Amino acid sequence: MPASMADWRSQCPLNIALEIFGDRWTLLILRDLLFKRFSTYREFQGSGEGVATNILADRLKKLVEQGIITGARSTEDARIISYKPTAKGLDLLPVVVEMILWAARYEKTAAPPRLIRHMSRDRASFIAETRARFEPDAS
Amino acid sequence: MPASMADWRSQCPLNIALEIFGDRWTLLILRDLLFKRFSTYREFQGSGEGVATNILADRLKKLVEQGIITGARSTEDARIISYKPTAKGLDLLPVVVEMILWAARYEKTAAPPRLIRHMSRDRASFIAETRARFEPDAS
DNA sequence: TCATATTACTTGCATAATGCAAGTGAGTGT
DNA sequence: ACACTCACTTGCATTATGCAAGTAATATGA
Repeated sequence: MPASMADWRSQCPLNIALEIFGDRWTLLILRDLLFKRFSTYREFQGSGEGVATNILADRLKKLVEQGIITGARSTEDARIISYKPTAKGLDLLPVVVEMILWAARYEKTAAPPRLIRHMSRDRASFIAETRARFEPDAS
Repeated sequence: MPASMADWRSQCPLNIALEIFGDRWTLLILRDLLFKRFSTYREFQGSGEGVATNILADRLKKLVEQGIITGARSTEDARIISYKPTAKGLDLLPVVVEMILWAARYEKTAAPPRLIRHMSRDRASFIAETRARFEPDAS
């Protein structure tokens, strides 16, 4: 069936996807945003993975430009910028979930087995649950 | 529920996955292997995306080391090495499919709409169909 | 059989991306 | 006013990628 797939070249959706989040940091930032519910630069920074400050700033900027997250200055403390996922960002959950499940299956990871089992048995509801926690303000 | 998710650090499955295929080329090579059914260095090379020869050699080597593909010298023409996906490699199909669907939905791509519709409506059978074409020799 | 091709790479070097330490400027708390 | 926090920049070292050319092993044709 995928005979027409042979001539995709650089407009191939996979290539486009890789241009947007095919690097070492972008999806880790998104993981912190979606699962750990981080929302500030400082939180992402102290996440434990050890992102360089300039890289973090660059990736946040690009994610905002791509419409995957939004960044809004807090009304309570004007120093703080609060980042949130957009609908486009939340729709990356299936990608992230499949990546996590693959790694948990084939590599030694620190993933809690119960969580993996839940994710694996019912991807749709796991994603729906995660998504639900952002519903009120998902752009 | 993901409260235990907060302390994943570098053993986080997402981070592990990114260390394995979180670069600009690895998944493109896998796409050619899985969808275009390419199997030789020369085919990957002429794929149109324009991989540098040293990068291609490096990625093929790493994919073999990771057990995602195998490389076997052809019995008919000993110059040719034929690469094939392993079960671990075939299990990356869900990841690739979700990435393709996300990009096709949010970005301008050259993806044939009929194919995307098929992929999207029934991911499982699309994956099964693709997988079936490798069944006889999927390590 | 012996020059010519072909396949799968290496190698060397230029350029771009990433990593690290230190610094900046707006905003806050006291 | 002063120290402090937050979200970044900046400059420079290191690493990864990109490009052109070269090489070894095998095959092909006269």
